Amino acid sequence: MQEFIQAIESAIVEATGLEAGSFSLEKPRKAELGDFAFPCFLLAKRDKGNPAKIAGELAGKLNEALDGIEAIATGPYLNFKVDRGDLARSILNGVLSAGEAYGNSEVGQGKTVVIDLSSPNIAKPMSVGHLRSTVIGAAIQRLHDALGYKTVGINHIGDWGSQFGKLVAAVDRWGDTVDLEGDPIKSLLALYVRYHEEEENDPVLQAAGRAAFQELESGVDGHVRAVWRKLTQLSMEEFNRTYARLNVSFDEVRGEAFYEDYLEPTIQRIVDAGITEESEGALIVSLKEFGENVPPCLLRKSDGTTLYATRDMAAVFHRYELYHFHRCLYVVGGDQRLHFQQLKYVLQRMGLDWEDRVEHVAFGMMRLPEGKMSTRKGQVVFLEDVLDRAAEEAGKIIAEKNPDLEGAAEIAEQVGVGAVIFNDLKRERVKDIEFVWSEVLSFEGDTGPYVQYTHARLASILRKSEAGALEGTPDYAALAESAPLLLALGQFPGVLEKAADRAEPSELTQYLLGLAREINSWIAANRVLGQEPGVTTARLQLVDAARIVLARGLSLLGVAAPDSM
RNA sequence: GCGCCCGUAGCUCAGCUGGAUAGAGCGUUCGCCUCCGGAGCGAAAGGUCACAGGUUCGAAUCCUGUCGGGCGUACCA
Repeated sequence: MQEFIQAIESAIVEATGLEAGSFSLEKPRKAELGDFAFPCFLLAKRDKGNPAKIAGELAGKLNEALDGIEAIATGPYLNFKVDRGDLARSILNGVLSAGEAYGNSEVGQGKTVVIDLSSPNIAKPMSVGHLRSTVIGAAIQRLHDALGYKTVGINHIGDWGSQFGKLVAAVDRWGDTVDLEGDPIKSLLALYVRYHEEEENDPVLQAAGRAAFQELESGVDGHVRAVWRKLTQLSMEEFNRTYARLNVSFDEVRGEAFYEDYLEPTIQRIVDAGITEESEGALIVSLKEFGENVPPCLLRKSDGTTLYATRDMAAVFHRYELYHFHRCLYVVGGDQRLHFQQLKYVLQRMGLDWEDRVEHVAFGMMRLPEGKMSTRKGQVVFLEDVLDRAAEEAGKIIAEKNPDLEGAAEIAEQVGVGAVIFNDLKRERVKDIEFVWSEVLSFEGDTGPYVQYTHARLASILRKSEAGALEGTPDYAALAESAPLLLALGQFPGVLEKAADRAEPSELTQYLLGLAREINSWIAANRVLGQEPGVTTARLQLVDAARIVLARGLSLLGVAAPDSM
């Protein structure tokens, strides 16, 4: 498809003297108008003329220059229509020869992208809120992989901080009242909740919590550390089960504890940069120069321990030194905007020119109809339950519509989990999501299962076709009416680039929904099997190409594409 | 108070580096399984693009202000 765009653009450059790259072609309002559009307003401004008249004159010139592409003036627009046979040949050959690699490119060659994703907290169950970071981050990583970047997905586990002192204190006090080994996460959650209920009126408990964290940070490998290690191990075992279901893996799983040995050197480095100061007993970096009300970045509390910001500073230095990243993406909720802004401000004050490669990929909150989720208040929906219920619903539908399906249980899991993932990636990531069961469990309309179903239908047609039908001589003219679908397939590579650049997986989900809609209409109107051999071959090629793009798109999102369901 | 994010159909959302009559899904109503999968297809109804100014030949899109919602605002993460 790129070849047509280039041909048109260079013909326009030739005919008008506009600079290449100073304009770009648009998609016509309606498919009947043409395949590509060039609005003539810019030219009208430059030449102080009437845009409609200019379009008319230009059409004449371009029709002489272009071969196999017709230029049609429609009012102030100049629309281009590629010869139907050429369009089908070019796009289908492009997709079919690349196969599963269609859409991949080399634009990221030699560049490294570090992605910080998921980052659950030890000792707390994963809620549907953690789903967002995991699923968005993993999709962004796969998109960059497809574009040739070297990617490093890091799961920055929340395994450090004062709450672990509290947790150790709670385990010490009440550990034998819960079943830590049998059901670790729920037990730890219960202890965590109990600690917060009782600490307010119990200074001894408060002191025990603080002391435990101080011991943890001091590096002493004693009782506190042993308990902490146990909690971490038990939690990770549970998390890994969920990651397996979501089909997500990480290149590095590094808790904040990993940066323990880097904390002092990091603080020293920032002190050496001459930008720190003492304030109210704490070590801070003032950020007043970025705004009167920008709060300072705290590196060390008055009691000597470090903070979240200290550990993130250590992590970003470590990552830069290790990878010299081209981008470092933090897939973290929008409620932490200020934190990442401060981190970037500190880097800026240090005069580090790679500061702008650090990006906070913020996403909206997941909330319940009754309000904000809160683990402590028990106002949460656990991810495991959502996945279970979705798979169960999918299983029921399969039992009803396709009772003889082989491997039904596995496919129910793929459809159920796929629905959950797709639903999360469907809208722009900055938007808050209200968690509504009926929406998550919906498998019709703009949903993952709709796209999966479309894929399965195409796979079914291919299965039923005669051997060799795909390799016959295609009659591409028979696809004259299929231009919108062909053009949609041609857009796929561009969609991947845009989605990766913007770190916005919804670019891809929205594209796939549109493509699936286009395909379903097309199937209803064009019978594939049992036509003239040339016609069947051409349509079968289109079916195969569409199937490839849907499968590839879904896999980039982390959603399975079963051949039947 | 201050800062940031969001505001498009009854609901959930596309469209936002300005361009042709603002598009989907859900829900509602009406059609379509002697024909490759009805988790589908076709059609109808539904909009002062929060409001008010401004920039422009042209604004849902850019700028300013107002309102509404969310998040954050130094020793939690």
